[in-house]
Amino acid sequence: MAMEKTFNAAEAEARIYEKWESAGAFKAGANAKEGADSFTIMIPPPNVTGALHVGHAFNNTIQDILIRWHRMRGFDTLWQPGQDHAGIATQLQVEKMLAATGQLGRRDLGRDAFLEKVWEWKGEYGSTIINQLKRLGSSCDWSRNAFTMSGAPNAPAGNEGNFHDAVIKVFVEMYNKGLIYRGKRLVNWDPHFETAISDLEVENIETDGHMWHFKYPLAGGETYTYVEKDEDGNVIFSEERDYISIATTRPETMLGDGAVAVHHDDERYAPIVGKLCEIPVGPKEQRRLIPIITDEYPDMAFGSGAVKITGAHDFNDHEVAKRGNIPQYRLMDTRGAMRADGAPYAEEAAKAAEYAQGKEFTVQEIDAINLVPDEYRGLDRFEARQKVIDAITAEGLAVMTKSDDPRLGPQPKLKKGEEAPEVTDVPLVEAKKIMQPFGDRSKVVIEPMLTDQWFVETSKIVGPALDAVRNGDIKIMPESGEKTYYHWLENIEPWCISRQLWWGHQIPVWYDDEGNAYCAPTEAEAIEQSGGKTLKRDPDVLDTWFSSGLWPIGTLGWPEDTAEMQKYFPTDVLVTGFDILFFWVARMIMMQLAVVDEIPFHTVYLHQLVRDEKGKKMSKTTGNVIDPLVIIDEYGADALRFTNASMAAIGGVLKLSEDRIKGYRNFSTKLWNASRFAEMNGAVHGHDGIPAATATVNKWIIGETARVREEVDAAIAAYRFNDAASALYGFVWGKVCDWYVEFSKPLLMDGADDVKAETQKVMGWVIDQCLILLHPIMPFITEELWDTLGDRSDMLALTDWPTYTAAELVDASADQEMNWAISMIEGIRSARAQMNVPVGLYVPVVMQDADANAKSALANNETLIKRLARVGDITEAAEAPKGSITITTTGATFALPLADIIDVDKEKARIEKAIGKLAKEIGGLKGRLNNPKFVESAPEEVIEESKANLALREEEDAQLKAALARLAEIG
RNA sequence: GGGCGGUUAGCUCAGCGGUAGAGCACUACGUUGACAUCGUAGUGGCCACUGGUUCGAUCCCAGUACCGCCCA
Repeated sequence: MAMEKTFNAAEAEARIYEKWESAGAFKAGANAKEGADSFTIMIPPPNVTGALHVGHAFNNTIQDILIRWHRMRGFDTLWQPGQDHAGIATQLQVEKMLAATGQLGRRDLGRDAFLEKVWEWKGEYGSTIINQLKRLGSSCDWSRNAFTMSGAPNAPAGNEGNFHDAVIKVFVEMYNKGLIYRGKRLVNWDPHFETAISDLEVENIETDGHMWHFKYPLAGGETYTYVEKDEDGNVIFSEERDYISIATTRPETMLGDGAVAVHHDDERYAPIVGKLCEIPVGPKEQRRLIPIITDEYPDMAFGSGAVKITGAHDFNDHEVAKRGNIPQYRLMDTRGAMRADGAPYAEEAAKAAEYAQGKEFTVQEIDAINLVPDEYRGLDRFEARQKVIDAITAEGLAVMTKSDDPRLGPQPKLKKGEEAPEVTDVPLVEAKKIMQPFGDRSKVVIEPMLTDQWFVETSKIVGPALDAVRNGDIKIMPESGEKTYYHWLENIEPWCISRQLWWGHQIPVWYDDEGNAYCAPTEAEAIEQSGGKTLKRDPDVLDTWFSSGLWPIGTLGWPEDTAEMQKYFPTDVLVTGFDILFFWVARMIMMQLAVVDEIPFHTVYLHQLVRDEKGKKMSKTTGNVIDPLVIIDEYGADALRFTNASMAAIGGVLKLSEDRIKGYRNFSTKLWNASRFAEMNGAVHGHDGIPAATATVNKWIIGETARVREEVDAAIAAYRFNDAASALYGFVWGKVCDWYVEFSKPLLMDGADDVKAETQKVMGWVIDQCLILLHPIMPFITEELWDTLGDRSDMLALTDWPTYTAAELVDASADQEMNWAISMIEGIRSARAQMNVPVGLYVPVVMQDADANAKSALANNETLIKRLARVGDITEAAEAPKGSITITTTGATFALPLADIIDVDKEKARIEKAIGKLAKEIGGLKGRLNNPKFVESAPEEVIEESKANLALREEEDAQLKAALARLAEIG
């Protein structure tokens, strides 16, 4: 049956994938040679809620290229797939589903029932992304698919596994070694999800904000002289004040102020350091007094130079408060509303006053105090802010300015004829860009909050992770990634690993009534530790990244000493996005070293975010999202994969354009049609091994094939996937299709039987090599052609990768001869086109001044040249006929006698242009060779190359000048 | 403000000491025995700028300008 004109990807892909899977082609160890080294890649586990986006498509293409390449080369290959339970994202998804389907919400269901819903959801939708990865052609060993919550208590059937045990075991061990501790710390609190989140999950976004200026009156009506001086020490402003001026972007936090701080060197406030001032908010009779202290933190040039210190709600203030032993009052509840617990304000304020006057306190005692005045209790934090501002302003304690003060922001534009409003006194509220923290998932403003959390003491485990990269055990690509890695790890903060969620690994710590903690793998063991007390488990779960930090060992069966651990660990390469270098890569390195004392992989290949063709981030709001599945539907997975490979320059920006994808779909079609041509001409696989060749074209293409094989291997080995792709593109299209197929036509159609048979064999082999070498990048179309073109013992996915070399297969004289023939054909075509010689006209050719090489090259390839350059009889003469077009080659000049057709002036212009170009090159080469310093210091081969180059140019120059002289005779 | 990176053909990008490449786009021609998802030919570049190192710099070094990304 004749082949179709194009590859029907939509029809074939699912069928081919099914064939691979049912043959077990992707199982660990498939096609492994006896005693082969292992090659392992752990997939960066996509979120169980995930759907395939272009980033996954890119990332998995790279992994699949590496995996298929190694598998074909006979390594014992494992691509370990799996998914991450993604605490917040999944909990959110399921809550949304509950709301949308009118079911009871999370809180109404309770923890156990809710988790049952999550598992149900996972069972129903959790394999979406797996099926999508299959559509991309990913050759993972799906029989080993892992999940970071496998084996958790109450996990339904089908979710057995070791991961939960591994996570719990690591927690307990680290706890016992003192690497994990609990404490009240300031963390990023997400008021929407009501959980702590990590620094890395906070996006700082510049937003339009305001800075309010308020007066904090000095206690007891004290006054001082406030003086401002210029650089030379001259007094430029002086006034008597009974207050200190404070600027803040968050007035609602004033309620929790513990002090006012000024810089040690700030002379303006020196007279009042150590005195008390009053927070200008709350009931008049219980105004709190706080001390004015000094610290290094306040910036004298910023605002008034004095800052309020709210240790429980700001990271900088927190540090100042710790240094100065300033109480840190928590003002908000878990939802970001003003606290409504505790005693009436008057009582709470009285307690705070005692501490302010020096009474000893503990963090817990301070935290128990609710300093929110009764009228603000229960309000949302932003509502409370407005009320605080209004109250202070009404009391006359806002710093005032004139209404035309530029700090207030742009004035409203006046309409024509409208008069400027009268200048009045208004409160100083600066319009200011402020960096505001947002939760990357919830999109709400993150609240720094003092809460009890669990931490990993990262400073104790970071050392080996730094060393592993510094000493080269782990290589991060591109190299700039290593710099970033050092920078982060050298300044690492404790890692907050507790989350106030339900979906996740619950922390294996139980408390007795006195609050003593017992850490153990099971409740029974914890009870035993406590001596039989009744215990209550810590409700928090572990940060998802804590469990995914154990991905390399967890997926291989650890803590059991499995055969897979023995064989595939440490793994080889991690391919992942730059954005999770800290989230995941660094933590995996730290954790693996801390737990099993081995590096998890030797190479980290980092890539950028995939953007749209203009370099913009893809986002639903911008509407520039490219859905890889839509692309696969339209152009086939191979086209998308080839595009991904060709974008994959190390460290490169990834801009995905549909035009490019289309271009590589066209490339697939080109390959398809070259194969179709081969099939039509009986040039299909029929033997093993490299065919023997006698014809020059055949010898030549075999050598070219060896060259590209070496290029592709070198490129993939160096993770230069773009180079591998472009080498293959250039070879298949530029060498095989453009030249070899064309050259082969006269041999296959009109050649003698032996030449025809030889060419069929060689072409069959060459096409097979194209399929093999392209397979890691374009698995579907190559597998389909492999099946169509021959009766094979194995699928292409399990075919051995070739090892022939250019040194063995390149025939120097065939190479030279074909290059000569190609340049002659190109020369004739170019001259013909420029001189408007009709395309269909077969022109006779006269050869002059031919040397032996040129003569034999012509004689050996005359048929091909005649056909491709569309020339008739080739004769030899001492002189070119008058009025002909001149073509130069190395070792011969050719004339196309076309006196009646050609325009002499046009031919002159063409030749003069060529001479001009040559003159420039000759000038440059001569200049260099005449420079004694060049001859002295340049390497021998460069000098030789320049000389040879010069000789060639001068030969051509002479040929062209002779042609010009002949034209002058008639012109 | 700190860190990292970029600036090469109209566009998207390779190249990174020996005088510039690809794909796309563009122009002209084309029903040549696989392919119009194609063929043939062609146009197009002071390789951001200024200095330095070198026989020689798009490539190495220093600075300038502009543009990204990450962290404050």
